[in-house]
Amino acid sequence: MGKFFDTTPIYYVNDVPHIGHTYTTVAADIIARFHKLQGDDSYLLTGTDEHGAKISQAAEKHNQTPKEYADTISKEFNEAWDKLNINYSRFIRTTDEDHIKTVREFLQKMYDNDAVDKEPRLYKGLYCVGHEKFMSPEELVDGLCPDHKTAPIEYSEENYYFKLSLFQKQLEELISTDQIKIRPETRKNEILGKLKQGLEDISISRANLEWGIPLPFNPKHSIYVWIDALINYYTFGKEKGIWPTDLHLVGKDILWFHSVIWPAMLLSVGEQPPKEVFAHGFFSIGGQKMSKTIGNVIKPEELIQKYGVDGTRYVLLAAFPFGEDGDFSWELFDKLYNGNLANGLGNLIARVAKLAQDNNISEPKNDFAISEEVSQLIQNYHLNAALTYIWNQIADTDKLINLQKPWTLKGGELETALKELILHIKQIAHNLQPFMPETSEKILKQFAGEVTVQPPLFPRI
RNA sequence: CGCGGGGUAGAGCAGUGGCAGCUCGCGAGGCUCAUAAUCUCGAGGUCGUUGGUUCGAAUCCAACCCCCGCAACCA
Repeated sequence: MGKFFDTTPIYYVNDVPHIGHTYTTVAADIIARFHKLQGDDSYLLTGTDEHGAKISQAAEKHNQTPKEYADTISKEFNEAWDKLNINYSRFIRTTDEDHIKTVREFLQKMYDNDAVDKEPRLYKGLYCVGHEKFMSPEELVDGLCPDHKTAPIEYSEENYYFKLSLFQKQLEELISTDQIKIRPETRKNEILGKLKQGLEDISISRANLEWGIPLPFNPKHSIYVWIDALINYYTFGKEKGIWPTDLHLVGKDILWFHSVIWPAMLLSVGEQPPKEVFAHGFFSIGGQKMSKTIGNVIKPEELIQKYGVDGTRYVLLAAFPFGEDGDFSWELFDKLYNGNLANGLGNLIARVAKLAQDNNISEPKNDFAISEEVSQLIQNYHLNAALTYIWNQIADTDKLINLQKPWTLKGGELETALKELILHIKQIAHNLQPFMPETSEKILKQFAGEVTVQPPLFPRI
C-alpha cells in the first residue's frame, strides 16, 4: 500500500476531444484504477489548458469572451471523460482560482530564487503572422516566409527568461540514472541526446497577451501558456499533499516539456521532479496523419456509439503496443470488437452462463486478485500485453470447455466441471477490472449466487 | 540537409545471435453449451537490396533502395 499519482496532459481548449486525447486519458485511468485495486491511495488528474492568444482569437470568432469559449470546450472534455467512465480525482482548469494562485506563487518563487532574470530581455525577431511565431533568418527564402510567401514583420518584445541552461547537468544526471524515469527507453535516449546538445534559456512571459495569468513581479506581462499549464500538476499535488507525481502520461510531442522544462522548473523552486514520464505513440488514420485540416479526426462519441464504453476502452488499448504509433482504421477496430469482445469474451460468458443456469449451478466461493502476470505487465505499462495475456486466459477457457464437453456430463462430474469454468471466468473478470470496469462488474454480478443467462455483453456488429 | 520511426505469410503485427511466430483472412474436419459463435489440423514467408562479421544473422556491422513522421492546427 502506498500513494500513486498519475496525470494526463491538460488538453488545450483550442481543439475538441478526439481519439488521441481519449487514448491518453483511458490509459491513465486504467493505470490509476489498477493502483486503487492494489490498495494504493490512487489519484488521477486531468483537465483543460485554457489561456493564450489562440484561445482569445477562437473566442472572438465565436463572438464569445475567452472564458465563455473555454467553458464550452472544457465541458466537452469533461463530459467525454464522464461518459468513458474515467475515474479522475479532479478535472482541473487553468482558469480555476486555486490554480491561478499557485501559478503566481510558483513564478514568484522562481523569481526569488534567481531562476528568472530580474529584468526582461529584449527579444528582436522576424515575426510571421501566418505562423504566429518568430522565424529564424535561415528559415526565410529571399526574405519571405517559404510557406506564406509574405515578408515577416520586424518585431521586438520584452520577455522574462527562465534560466533553463543552469539545470542541464543536473537533468542529465537525473534522467540517465532514472531518478526521472523516461519511458519507453528510446525516448529517454532521444531526450538525453537532445540535452547533450545544450539547453537554452526560455522565455516565460508575453508582453501583449491579455488572456493569461499576470506575472506576479511585473503584472504588465502575462505568463506564457505552457508554463502556466505545466504547473497544474503541482496545484493539485500540493493541495492533496501527494507531491511528487508518480507518472506523467503524455504524447510523444510534448515529452520535452514534461521531461526537461517541467522538472527544471520544479528544481528551481526546490521541489521534487516527477518520478516517471511515459510517452505513448500517436494514431494515424487510415495511413494518413490525423489532422483537422484533412478532416479525418475521430471523436470519442463515434467510438462509444459503435463499441460502447468498455468496448471503446478495450479496442483503444488492444490495438497497438503501448508506447508505439499505430494506424487507426474502423476495419481494425471492428475486427477487434467482433473477434475479441463478441466472439471471445461475450460468447464465453454466454455459453458458461447457459450451462450453469440449465443445471442450477451456483457460484463457487473463492478469493481473487488480479493475476500476478497481469499485475506485472500493468506496472511496467505494457497495457496491450496485459490484455493479450487476459485474452489467452479466455481462449484457454474456451479450449477447456471443448475438452470437458460439459453437455455430455451428469451429476457430480458436471458440477465439478462447471464450477471450474466459473472460477476461470471470475479470474478473468477480476483481471479486466482496470480496463473494463462495467463489464467486469456485470460478469461478477452474473456469476454471483445462482448463475443466470443475461443479454449479450457485446452484440456483434 | 538534419532528426526520428519503419520495410517479416494475402492483410495487420511480434520477434534484437541458436529449428521464422501471433491475430485476422483462406482450406479441411470436429462439436452443438454459446452471440453463424467454439475446438482441431492444414496451406501460405529466399525476414527491403547488396556485401561483411560469426560455427550460426530477421537479429550485429557497412553501403544502398523505399515508406512514414517532426520543421504547419494536433494526444
